[in-house]
Amino acid sequence: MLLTVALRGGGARTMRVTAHSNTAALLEVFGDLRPAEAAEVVQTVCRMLRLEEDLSGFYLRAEHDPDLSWAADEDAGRILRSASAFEDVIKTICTTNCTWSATERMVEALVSELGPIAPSLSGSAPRRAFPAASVLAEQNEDFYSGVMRAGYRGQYIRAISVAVANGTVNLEELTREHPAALADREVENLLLSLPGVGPYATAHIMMMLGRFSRLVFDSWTVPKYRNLTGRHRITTKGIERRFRRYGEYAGLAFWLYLTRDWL
DNA sequence: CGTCCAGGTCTAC
DNA sequence: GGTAGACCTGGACGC
Repeated sequence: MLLTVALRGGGARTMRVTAHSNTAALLEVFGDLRPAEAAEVVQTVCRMLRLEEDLSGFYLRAEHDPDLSWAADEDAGRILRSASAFEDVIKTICTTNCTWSATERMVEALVSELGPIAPSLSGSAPRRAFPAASVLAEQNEDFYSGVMRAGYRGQYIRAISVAVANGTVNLEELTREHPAALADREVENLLLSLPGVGPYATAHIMMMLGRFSRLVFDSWTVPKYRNLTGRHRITTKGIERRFRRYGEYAGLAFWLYLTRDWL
């Protein structure tokens, strides 16, 4: 696949990513790249593909579950995520209370209007990465309503971008592997305190942070679970009970159970 | 053309 | 603590 990632010093690079295994990939970057930038690109792609995520605890439990042993066999579960926690938070807000096509349109507007541009091979269209928080922070209401057409989400996105840009909130330190590793409950409370981020968005963002304890319940996952199991009256409490045996990996187990037919 | 609602959240009871 | 209404947008549907 083609990936375009931003560089800290400005600009961006596009690359072709070829899977070697579930934990290794080949990167062919278009355009020049200084050593420090190369390291940055590798780090970003590692995050996106979760090449270094340790899922052994999950596989240990999945082995004994006929519904999910396939995941252990295939070393599945490295759900693709964005280049940063900030990007995952903004994108998640863009999934709330709207259709998937609206989500795509809102994110596309952010990237095509504000994203840093990457040099491309001659003949191919220029590509952009997701814009930095500081860039989103300086946009006015006209951009969010008139260009992005985010509706009431605009003020949420702007407020979070300002908080991240001025250092009030540090989303990147919320990842499971970060040295300052907080407990899931602390991360949950912090995310819930963000404007526009409720229970659904919190559970989803935590999955993106490598924290799989919470199940993502929304108007797609719950009906999908009911259809797969034939248990049309089961509630979220019942679903949580079904996956409780997975402990800190309950959310991952639920998600893989729902999306097996995607593979 | 009006109503409903989609991979919800916030505010006000 | 639990729940009804409002909320931007736009596509799907019924009339």
